Amino acid sequence: MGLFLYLNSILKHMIQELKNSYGHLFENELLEEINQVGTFKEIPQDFTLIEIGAYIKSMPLLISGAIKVLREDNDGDELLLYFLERGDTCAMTLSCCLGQTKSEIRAIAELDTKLVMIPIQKMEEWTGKYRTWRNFVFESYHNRLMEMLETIDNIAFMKMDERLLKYLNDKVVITKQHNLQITHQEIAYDLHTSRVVISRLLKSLEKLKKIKLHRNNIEVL
Amino acid sequence: MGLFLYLNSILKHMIQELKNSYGHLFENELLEEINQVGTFKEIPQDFTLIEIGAYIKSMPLLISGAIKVLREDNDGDELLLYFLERGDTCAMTLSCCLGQTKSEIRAIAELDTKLVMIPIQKMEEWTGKYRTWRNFVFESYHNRLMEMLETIDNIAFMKMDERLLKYLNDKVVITKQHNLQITHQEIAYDLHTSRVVISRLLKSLEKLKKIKLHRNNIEVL
DNA sequence: TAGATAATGTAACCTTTGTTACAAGATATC
DNA sequence: GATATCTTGTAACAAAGGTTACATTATCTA
Repeated sequence: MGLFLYLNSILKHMIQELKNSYGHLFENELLEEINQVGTFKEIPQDFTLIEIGAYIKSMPLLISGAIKVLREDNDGDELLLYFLERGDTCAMTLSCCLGQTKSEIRAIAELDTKLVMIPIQKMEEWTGKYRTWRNFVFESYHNRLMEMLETIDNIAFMKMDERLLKYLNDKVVITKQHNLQITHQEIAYDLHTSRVVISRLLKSLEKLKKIKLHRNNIEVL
Repeated sequence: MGLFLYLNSILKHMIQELKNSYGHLFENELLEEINQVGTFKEIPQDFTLIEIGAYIKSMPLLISGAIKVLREDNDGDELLLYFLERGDTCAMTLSCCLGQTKSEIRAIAELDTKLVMIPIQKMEEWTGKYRTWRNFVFESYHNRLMEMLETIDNIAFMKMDERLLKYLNDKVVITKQHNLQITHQEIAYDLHTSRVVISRLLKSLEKLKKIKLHRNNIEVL
């Protein structure tokens, strides 16, 4: 297959992916514009998309996969905020774009992920031009505020054992797998606690028949 | 003074207040529209503006005073999220308006407060019509996301004594007073802990010469 | 296959936070 | 002024979570 045909097939592919994920939200004209200016990217698992303090010049539209969004304090301690999935965009990124400020969060691919990057100038233009885009942006902000509220509920009102169980269940939903490939230390980072605490609580969850523990692997029952 | 002149003076008053608080953001045409459709309200301290679960039909633009925004869990336990001040609007309210959903938060006047209520239909119209309004709405979302991040930092990364001191300092800024009229129990509600814990920590802050304790009154040094 | 490395299990102990109980002072109300 | 209510102080104890230390097991690598 020649280069032209190959590139052509990628582009056809991209507009099809866009229509699958965003066709119900945007009119063809806007999808076409996204297709023109957007850059299609495939991100491997565990790749860092956005680092804290980085300046943001484009915003992602998720096609498939999942991204986890983390907060970090001055001592380098982490806390998982929420996951993004297909049809989501990163409201923090939007926020940073508009304010011309540095990123307050870190974004890491939780799974192999496909997305389209949109230059921020377009995003300004489209909020004036397309009502559907405006609604999408507002809805993204809304969803993110709700996720942040949920995160606050978790850390303010729930004990660590409940948070842990919720974390495992969320992982099952995101990865669509009941067998989670994860170490106790990784969980401890996400929940901002120590490995020993997680091991202790996992053991007690196992005794309650909620999970089964294996090396590098937790089976959620 | 006749009724006409009296009402006239209120209206003149409102457009002046609007210009003072929002003149640097909005063009005269928009200020005039706000003046036409908005309702000026004076809210006494401690009045509940929005209850959890309530449907929202208008959004507030703060002219003066302050509003505290609270989250509550299923057991009725509270947690202070953040304060709103002059020039702010409630992004949660925006969010609820657009999504046609119930309020996820409670809003209570922290001080005597003046504000203008805008019907939500207008807010939709203006996002298409006025770029300045759109930017204001985006910036509100941005600010609220940042406040939520700060709240998450507080509860995830700080110990109760640090949170308490920060709380007192924030109160000083909001009320513009170093003498806070507040009981230990009220602080405990806002920080979602018990009165005994707050009394204990306040005592230790007093020993560190950071505050002075009186009945119904805390002096921040 | 020996040794290194990573992951997990667990005990012992400490700190922080939450709970219960009660005393005492301040203020309001009758 | 007597009594009730509100607010604060404090002790004693319990529970949750964090820390240190070390053993054990699995996996990787030379």
